[in-house]
Amino acid sequence: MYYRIGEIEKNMNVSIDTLRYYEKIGLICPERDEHDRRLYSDADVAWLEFIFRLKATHMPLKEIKKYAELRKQGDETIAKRIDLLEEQRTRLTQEKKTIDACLSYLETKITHYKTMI
Amino acid sequence: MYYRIGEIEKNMNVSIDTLRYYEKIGLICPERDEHDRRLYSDADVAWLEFIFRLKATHMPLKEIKKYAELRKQGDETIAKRIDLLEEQRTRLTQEKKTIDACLSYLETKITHYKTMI
DNA sequence: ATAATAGCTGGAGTATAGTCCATGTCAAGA
DNA sequence: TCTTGACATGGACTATACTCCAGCTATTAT
Repeated sequence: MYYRIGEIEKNMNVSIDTLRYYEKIGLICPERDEHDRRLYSDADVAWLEFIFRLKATHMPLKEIKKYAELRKQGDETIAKRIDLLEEQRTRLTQEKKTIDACLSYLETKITHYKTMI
Repeated sequence: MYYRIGEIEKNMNVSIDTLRYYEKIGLICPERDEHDRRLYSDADVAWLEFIFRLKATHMPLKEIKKYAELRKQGDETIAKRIDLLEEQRTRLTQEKKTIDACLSYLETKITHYKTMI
């Protein structure tokens, strides 16, 4: 199945401008129909979902792009992609620790403030 | 104790430019000595530590500034500050869930790629 | 006395990630 | 046929968070 940019916008909650921007920086390259309109495949949709997941965890587009470049080069880059994914896993594990540290700091502060009122 | 901007830079691993920028946007207002040089108090240092903790969890400076404004207004704003801190606690709890979702997505992808090589 | 060091200000410049706009094409319905 | 809607492009603009620079003052070391 193929989807036009307006459908992607509606179904994936992302603006047309953002989709075109991602294409401009080389994150995604949808096909085109005979009138040059973008056609996003199911694979493109899956890739977009992945991008949004990475973005939701604050991965910069530059990093995501590294992964995109490897995808474009085909199956010989699978090992490198695993490396990137494992790095990201490490970062996220670290990020959880940072959040936990902040949470316990917040607890302390909230408790302290509550004694003041 | 008071610290000059260069000491803060070294000890808190933050650039002088960033410290001046934070002052410009009203996040922190250190005292000045007779030559107009910034003097950061222990309270300022504690506040900077708090800022960095919030920043480490991706809170935008605008949000941090809301809290800064309440601090400036004194003890009548404690209840409001508790509200902000509790909101942030909620966000961070949510963020951990997002990270966990991304982590399990990464696991799946890594496992899948490993079957391919 | 001079030079290096540390600080000041105002303002310009940068990177990231979009967002908006003018203008134009194409297809389908009234 | 004409208008509406969906899409296209190129380029300007925006917000966030710094970062850098020119030009100045004050303190400290030699």
